[in-house]
Amino acid sequence: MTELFETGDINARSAYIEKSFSRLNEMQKSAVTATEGPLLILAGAGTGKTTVLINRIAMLLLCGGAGMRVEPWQIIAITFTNKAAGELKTRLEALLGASAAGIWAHTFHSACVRILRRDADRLGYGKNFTIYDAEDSRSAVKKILKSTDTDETVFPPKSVLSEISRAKDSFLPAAEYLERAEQTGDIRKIRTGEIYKEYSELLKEANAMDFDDLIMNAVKLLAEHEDLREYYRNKFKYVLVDEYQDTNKLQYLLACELAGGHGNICVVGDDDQSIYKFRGAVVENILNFENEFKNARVIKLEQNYRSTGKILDAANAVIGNNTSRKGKTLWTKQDPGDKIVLYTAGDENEEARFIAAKIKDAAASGGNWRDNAVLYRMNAQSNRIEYAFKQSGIPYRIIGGTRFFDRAEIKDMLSYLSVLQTPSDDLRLLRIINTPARGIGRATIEAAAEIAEERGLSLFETVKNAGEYPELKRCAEKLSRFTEMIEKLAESAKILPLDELYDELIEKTGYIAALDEKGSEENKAKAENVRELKSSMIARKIGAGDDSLAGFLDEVALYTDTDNYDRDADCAVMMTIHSAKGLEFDTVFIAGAEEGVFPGLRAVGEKDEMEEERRLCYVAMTRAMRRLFITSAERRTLFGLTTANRLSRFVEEIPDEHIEKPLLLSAKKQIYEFSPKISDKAFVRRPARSEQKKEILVFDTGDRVIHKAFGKGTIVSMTPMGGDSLIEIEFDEAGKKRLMLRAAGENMIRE
DNA sequence: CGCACCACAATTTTT
DNA sequence: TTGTGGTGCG
Repeated sequence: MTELFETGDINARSAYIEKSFSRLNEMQKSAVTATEGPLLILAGAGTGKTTVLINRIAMLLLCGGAGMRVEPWQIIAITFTNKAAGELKTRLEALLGASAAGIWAHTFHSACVRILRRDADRLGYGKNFTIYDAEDSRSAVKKILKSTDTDETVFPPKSVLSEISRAKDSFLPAAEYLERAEQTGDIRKIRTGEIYKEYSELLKEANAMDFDDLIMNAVKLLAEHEDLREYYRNKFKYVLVDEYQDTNKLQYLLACELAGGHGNICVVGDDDQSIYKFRGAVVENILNFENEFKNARVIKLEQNYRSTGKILDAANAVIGNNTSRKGKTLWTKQDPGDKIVLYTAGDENEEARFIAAKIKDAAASGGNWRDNAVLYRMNAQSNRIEYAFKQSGIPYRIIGGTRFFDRAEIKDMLSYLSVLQTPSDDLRLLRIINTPARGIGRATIEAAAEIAEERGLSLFETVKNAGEYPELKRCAEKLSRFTEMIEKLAESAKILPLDELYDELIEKTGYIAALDEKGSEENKAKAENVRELKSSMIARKIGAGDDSLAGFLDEVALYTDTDNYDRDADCAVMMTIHSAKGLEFDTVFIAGAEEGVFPGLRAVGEKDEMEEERRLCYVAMTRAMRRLFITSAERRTLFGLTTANRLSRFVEEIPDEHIEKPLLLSAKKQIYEFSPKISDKAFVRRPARSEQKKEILVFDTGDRVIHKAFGKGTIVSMTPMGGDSLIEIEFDEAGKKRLMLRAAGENMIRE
């Protein structure tokens, strides 16, 4: 294909462009063909952003840029998620074949790792540095707090870490941060600065970098070393950044450094989908792009290929209430489609059952489970929905929560592997030195740590020569047995393929054996996970053709669970709105549309926060292709507290012609207050809409039920009472009980 | 040394 | 309400 460039035949080339880009709309075409200079592509949700990116790269490779041939290795495309980077790579390979392999398609973090692996020694790190994840960082801070007798309640590790993170984002190293803190005289800041300094030293000694360090050090490397800066600037003629609205200051700096030579920077993003301010994302990066880069072109993609008209109009209306935005209006050639449906339930349980019932209905008429997604603001909301799904037999998956690679047993194994590479990593060593138990107790470890501290040695070195220290004499044999094992394994690491090394590791450490010893269900699952890790290694060997320990650890360190979201599994999906960004579903449920939940309590009265919540709402709505349900509850119990929340303002912002509200809240309330004798059924739990599956949603006199605590029984009577119902149940075993339905319903199902 | 119990906190989390 | 992490006891 590259011959096309060689021939220089303009007609042939434009014929190719014509053919290959015929599926693109006009705006997409101009976004693809404007290869030179700074370009901002404002791509609304579902406007074919990835397609544009792919075609743009293909265009560069096939037709060159500015009359010059472009090589794959001259292009770098940076994304945020591994998934996005992987998708880019896969699609490019499909389009361009082997030549795609040379393109740098990376996440910010993995691109930085690649840069740092090459030259980290210039910053005083070993090239085989370890990557610390959030948990590692946390234990590092905790360790420092403990060793300096700092009260954790006064300096919570979490806030210390976010302060450190913010400092790094501002490109402020510990020494400078501390200096500035001292100037202000703010004792708290000074203390934080001291912790920051110790934290940096601890990581440096362990030859480790945290997530922020990866970016900061890459920027530092380029900023401080002209030869490297020139190397990358010359190398990368074309820099592309995806999800630009989510970049933080450091990432912006990195992009600038890389694109500083040729000035061909193309950023793609949507200011309306900026939802990571709390992680340091700076919307201004995208809002000010035209000021930062002179002669920047801006192309808006507004034609949406995902959703029906009403969904888009509703989303446009909601986001239109934000002021800090460039302004876009999504449109589609598709039909207007159905109205959005609002359902206000009595409480979160009924809300969950409504969602479950709707999904069952859809499945009954031939739909796939996987076409349904339930999105919520907080993970805490997922519980009731999960319960309802279980009750209705809906197969489901929850995205988020504990990641596979965050499980204790997996982190143990990874720590072993990491220590083989970097024995001086005290933090990781501490994790495994007595896991599984090998009789190295707390006292021994503390003594060793003290010696190490005094002599400026790593823990591993100290423990290795335990015989030399009287304090460790008693345990010396156990300790050296441990270090010998590690050293032997480290030798094996040099010669064995990764998966075989792993077998040996399991064998020598006796990890699985120790789990099997107390063969509880939990331990069986853990052992299974430990074995499962091996398949990740093999998969990597086959997939990426990489069999190196270092490569595996890198990938795993930068891995997240959303990467592993399997769209083929036929399950309904539940996740937070944040996790849903970039995904699409036929039917979407947005649960918890209440003031105080969504928008969250903290955003009420805060303009910027509220705008971010509104963007979140926009993201949620634009996930839906065909059907969108928004649900709320009149009363919601969250963290043990029951509150009555008003309907979310975002729902009120949707024009009436696009949303179906079954019954006005006030009207509903009147029914409750003035006609409590509508029936002796538990009207509290009855759905407002007649099409509900009553048998799931209400209990009635005479029903057979199973109660969590009292077992099987029959409902004898039900009396409406104060917005709830008093029910009497004759239990087979436990006798007659009087219960309030709202409470009992939680623990009770139909037999 | 391991387990059990209690206190405590709780938006969101691409890496 | 739920999960997690730290402490103290057996």
